Amino acid sequence: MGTDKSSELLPGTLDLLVLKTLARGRMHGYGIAQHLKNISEDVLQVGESSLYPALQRLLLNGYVEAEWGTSENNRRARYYTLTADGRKQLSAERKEFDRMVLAIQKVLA
Amino acid sequence: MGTDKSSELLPGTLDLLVLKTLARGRMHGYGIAQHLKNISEDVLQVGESSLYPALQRLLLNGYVEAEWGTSENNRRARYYTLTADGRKQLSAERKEFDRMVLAIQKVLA
DNA sequence: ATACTTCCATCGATAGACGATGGGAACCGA
DNA sequence: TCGGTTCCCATCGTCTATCGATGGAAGTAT
Repeated sequence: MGTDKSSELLPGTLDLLVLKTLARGRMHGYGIAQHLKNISEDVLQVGESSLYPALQRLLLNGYVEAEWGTSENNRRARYYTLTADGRKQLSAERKEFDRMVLAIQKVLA
Repeated sequence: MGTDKSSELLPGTLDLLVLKTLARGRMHGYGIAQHLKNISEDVLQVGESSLYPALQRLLLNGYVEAEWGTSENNRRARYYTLTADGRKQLSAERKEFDRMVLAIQKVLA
């Protein structure tokens, strides 16, 4: 029973979510996951094994930068910051997402 | 260069789109692709190499049934029909999709 | 005849999400 | 002071899905 696989994320939207979160300011990985969970009222549950690869992707593409620091709780943490390219990418991905959702909703209507 | 990869589909939504399309009535694969393209005004471009595997999945899960017939254009065509289980699945996937989109939009807001 | 459209289908590559796992440092209660 | 919990990092292996390339057959129009 329980063929329910309902993933905790819409595939293909993770980068967008992370970029948007970082647009609010510099943040560490754990914080990003918390923020997404909180603001979505527990709907968006980003596992760490999804999040860190995503951050690596974004780093590689130059959409974010990283530096080590200390968290509010006095822990060693890696802080990520959105770059100029990241901002452009965010805008593009958002536009594309809206386009897709709109199209899908036409089908579902 | 064009690093633009913008796929023609939101990953994870294809089954939903196909199920919804079939809810309108029995249809063959090619017709499903056409319908999605038309109704979405060319935004949703389902390649055949995405569509047919999807239909196989749906068949295997018992969400659709298939039978051979002849198309409006007098061609050999395989017609797909939504089953009762398919209807339930459509409802569930739709609900889940709405839930996700709503959550994402809270993040993007 | 031949070119185009309709309709089927598979294969291999690629990418992305996820469960499991591992580690280390700080804090907290008993 | 010691054990548990929270915080924060990260990787590996698996699985699933999308997609480009490819191939075929049958009808239709020129």
